[in-house]
Amino acid sequence: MFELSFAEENYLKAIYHLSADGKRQVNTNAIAERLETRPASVSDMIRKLSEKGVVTYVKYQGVNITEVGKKKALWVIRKHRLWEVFLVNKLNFHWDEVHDIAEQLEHIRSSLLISRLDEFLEFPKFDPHGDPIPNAEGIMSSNPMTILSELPIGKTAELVSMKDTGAVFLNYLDRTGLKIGSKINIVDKMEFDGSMEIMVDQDKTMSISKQVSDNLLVITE
Amino acid sequence: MFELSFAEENYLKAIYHLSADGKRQVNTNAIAERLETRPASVSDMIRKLSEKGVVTYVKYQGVNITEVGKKKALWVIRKHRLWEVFLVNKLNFHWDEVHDIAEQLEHIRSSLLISRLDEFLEFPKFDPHGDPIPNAEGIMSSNPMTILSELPIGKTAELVSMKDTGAVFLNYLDRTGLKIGSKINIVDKMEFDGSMEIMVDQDKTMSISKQVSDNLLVITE
DNA sequence: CGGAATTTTTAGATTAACCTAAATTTTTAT
DNA sequence: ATAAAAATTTAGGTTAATCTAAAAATTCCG
Repeated sequence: MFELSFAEENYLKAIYHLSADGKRQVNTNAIAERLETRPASVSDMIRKLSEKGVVTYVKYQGVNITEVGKKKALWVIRKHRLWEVFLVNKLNFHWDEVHDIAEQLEHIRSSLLISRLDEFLEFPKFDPHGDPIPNAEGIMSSNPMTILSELPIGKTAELVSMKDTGAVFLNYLDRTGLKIGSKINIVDKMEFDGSMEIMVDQDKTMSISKQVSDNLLVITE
Repeated sequence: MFELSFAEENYLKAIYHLSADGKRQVNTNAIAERLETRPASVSDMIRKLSEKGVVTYVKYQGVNITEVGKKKALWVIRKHRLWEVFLVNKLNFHWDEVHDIAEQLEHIRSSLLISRLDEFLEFPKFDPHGDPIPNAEGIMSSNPMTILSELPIGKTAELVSMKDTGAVFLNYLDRTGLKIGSKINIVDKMEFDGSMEIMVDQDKTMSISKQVSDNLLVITE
């Protein structure tokens, strides 16, 4: 397997994201804008990427990412998102502080490193922004997120994001120990006020109000 | 503060290591050999580094690293060694597998990341090879390492390296939970066979034979 | 439809980091 | 001390990734 330079990886990632929005053709200007480069630079790079077989390209008609290209892009995205989980869950960064550091870490080359990191983080499926993490084969969960308060008693779910991202709410969560990746088991629900009794990470139970469970986004397995 | 490119950081690190062996002048060929580049490339880069003030340089007479250069080099070395500790202590890499990955990680730019990592690793003073980790000011422990078996009852020491690095011994250590960075308190020593009772990380006590304590290199605080 | 506007590509430069080959300086050894 | 050997620098070139300016293709719309 050939290797891409940092710059090539960044272009490919941009093209992947721009084409993930349903659209097939990705245009030069869009790539240039996203990467803060000039369209002329994009033209050059696209030619190079198409020679490497990671995109197909007809002059003046935009780019399409190939299957090989998609796989490469997803591998970089996997690394990026796993490092974000590391930064937030282990180094106590806030989810909105981690992007720039992860942009650097995503280019580190070592698949063993990534599989060890994945294991260390306990195989998270979503990053701290709630975006799904591709697995080693490039497949990512397309499970829809649901609101915790809507689930019935007995369901097990994984916390993947918060609706309210204000400091007050996040601070509350900090104190409860609830965080992205926590496994939540719904032990009981109180009819009269909508509060629920949950078990977190098969470890400790707690009671949370409806106001809280309305703001927790989860996926069920 | 100006920033150095990855290549510049690598040159500076090489020059630092080559001049750390007591010698003042570092010669071009030595740098080229260490970095696996050609002497001509080294000449180019040295000119650039001296323009930036991180080395001083008289044509045909070798390089000297400046105080600013030393500080920059030590910062890269600090990052390298902290990442090595992370890889070994947290991701279960073996100490002889981590160099290449740390060579990449050492260039990640974020001092906040490094201070958080340092804290997460509980402020290690030595890397998995037993080399001292510079602190944020570029100062590193020059405490001599001693052999655990030579210390008296009551001493507290930090495990920094092993003399025997064979698989059998390392495997034994794995099972005891002893690892680089462990804090060892000498509770008792048995005269008749030289074995000792130790408390590890103020947590669990165990008995180790003289053969074992002869192979553990520690520093006392 | 056909010109104007927009998008994209090409042409030609620049910078960083390397290289080889040749020139120059220093060191070594007889 | 001086010629040969070794070390170092210079000269000139390459590649990757960028840029600006200009040319070419496509799209939009009156």
